[in-house]
Amino acid sequence: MSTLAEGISYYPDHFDRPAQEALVDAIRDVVRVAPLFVPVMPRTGKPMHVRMSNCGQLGWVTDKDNGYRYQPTHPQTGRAWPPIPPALLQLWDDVAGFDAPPEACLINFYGDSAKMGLHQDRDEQEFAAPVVSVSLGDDCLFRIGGTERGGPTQSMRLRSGDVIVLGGPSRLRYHGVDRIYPASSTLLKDGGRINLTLRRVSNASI
DNA sequence: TAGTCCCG
DNA sequence: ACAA
Repeated sequence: MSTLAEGISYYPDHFDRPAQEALVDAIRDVVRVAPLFVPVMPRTGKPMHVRMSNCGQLGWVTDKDNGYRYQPTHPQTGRAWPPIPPALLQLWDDVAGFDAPPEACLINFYGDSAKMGLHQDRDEQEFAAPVVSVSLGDDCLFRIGGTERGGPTQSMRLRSGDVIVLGGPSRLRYHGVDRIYPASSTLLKDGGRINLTLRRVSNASI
């Protein structure tokens, strides 16, 4: 583990290849029940570049009318999200430093040309809990800034199996994905990148 | 403002 | 910077 800044822990290659393959298998099982959908932005209705699903008691969703939110069911099927795979609950125990378990695991799939603009993860009630992020598949250029728009940013290449934790004073830092490096990994047969984001949504105490 | 466009 |  290396500390990139106060509250940012970076675990390069935390998951070895067999563990990555097992995670992909687990996510495939999730997506069979909770199919990937294209999220759209509030008000404008503009589609995001990623395709998305969730597992856990709550999932992050967005649409034109109701905006960003967490809800217990898939927006298209109405079914409950599948449970978070045990390996990811174990990861949280290993790196989060937070007693209560994660409630949401957002699954973002990036195609070759997908990007994600700088944003804050701020739709949770519990900012004391960190955000834990897992990269699988193709490399990406990840960018992280400060807690306000327009500040200086830093870029780094994230690789398959990497884990990054944003907590403490870095919990609300802006971050995004500027580009995918197509065919940089052989993990996913059809290419692309999967990002898994574990979050605590509700307040852990009382 | 989790996107897109345009400029230096 | 945008425009809801």
